[in-house]
Amino acid sequence: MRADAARNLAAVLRTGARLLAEDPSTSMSAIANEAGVDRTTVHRRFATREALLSAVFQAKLDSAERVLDEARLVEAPVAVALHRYVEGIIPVSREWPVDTRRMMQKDPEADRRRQEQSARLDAFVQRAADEGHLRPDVSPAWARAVLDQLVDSMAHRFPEVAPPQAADLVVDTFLNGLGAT
Amino acid sequence: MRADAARNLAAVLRTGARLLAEDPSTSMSAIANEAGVDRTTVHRRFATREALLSAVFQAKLDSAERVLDEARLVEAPVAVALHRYVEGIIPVSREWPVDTRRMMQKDPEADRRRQEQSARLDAFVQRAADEGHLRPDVSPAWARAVLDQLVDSMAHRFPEVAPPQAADLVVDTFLNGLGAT
DNA sequence: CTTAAATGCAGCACTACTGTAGCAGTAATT
DNA sequence: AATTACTGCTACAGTAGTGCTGCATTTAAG
Repeated sequence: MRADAARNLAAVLRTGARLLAEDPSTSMSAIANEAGVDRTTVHRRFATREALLSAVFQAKLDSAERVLDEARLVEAPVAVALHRYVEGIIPVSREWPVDTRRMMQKDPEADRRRQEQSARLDAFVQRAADEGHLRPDVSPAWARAVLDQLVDSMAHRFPEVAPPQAADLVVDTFLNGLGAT
Repeated sequence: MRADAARNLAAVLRTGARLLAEDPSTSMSAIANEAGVDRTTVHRRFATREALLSAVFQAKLDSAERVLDEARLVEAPVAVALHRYVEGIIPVSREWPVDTRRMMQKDPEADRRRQEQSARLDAFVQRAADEGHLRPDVSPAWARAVLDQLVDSMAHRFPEVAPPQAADLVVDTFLNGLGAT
């Protein structure tokens, strides 16, 4: 692939993720326009709108998968893995703000990958519980949901907080809550 | 208004909220169809699609406002008000699952009301902090965001948990986190 | 410099949604 | 039972997005 083509491709994907996050019904014209290319150029690389969406999803899933791998959720100490995961996933969520859970419904392959990654996190939370890092009286499912939402909140409602500090705050809130001792 | 008309109106609003929550670009045809009325019937009461959306928003805002009033966020003890608010707002969020923050962008009046309600909650969180119920080292803005997300998670990812228990879990998680002591 | 890849532009057919209108039939209210 | 509000149905025009094509032009890469 030619260098300019690669640039345009990346621009379309990133712009697409951004606009689709704001409005999932954003038209391909709008994405093309915002990305600085012609509508037909987008159509040349992505035959259908669905194909473009799939590509955006795959890009996000690729980034997320790298984070999951590097966090070493299975081997590393729970506290370490948790922090590494959060610190890594926040920039991914910011770069690809598109809501995967909702939009991947009609893309079976992407949804399957998403579920696989989700299962890895479930397993990690289960391990954290088994090793006594979580309160025994709350379900891992709830812990998992809370972790997801804390990450999302921090990623998108506090975009100015740098990943390391963001991870500190998320992990601290996750484990200790916000009430005064 | 005739009784059957009122029934249909309510059905359209609730169905609209539900379908629009799943897919914000749901067509009026789809909403009408799912609500069991003809498309033109919806058009008779709501001239434009925007008008229908506004009506859904207003319905949700009305319910939420009632909860805010009854929680007595200003006068009641913080712990009491917090629990009452959460227990009340969860059913509202379940009945009107439409995402207000995102979809009200283009409805100035609804967005204004939403911001007013948001400000009331901000003030409450600020009071909780002032009265020493929250850790002094975290910003009220973060506490507010976390509270919102905990409520949303519980409302939609755990729809089978009854409001009282749901509120217990949300408040407990909010104040104490999920880490083992 | 030459070549081939990639793009912008104009155009066209197709589809889906919106918004409106008229009319006959149904159902709630008195 | 009579009235009137309300609904379903059909039809139509207007708009916007999609997907595709051909051609001239630009631009990266050898």
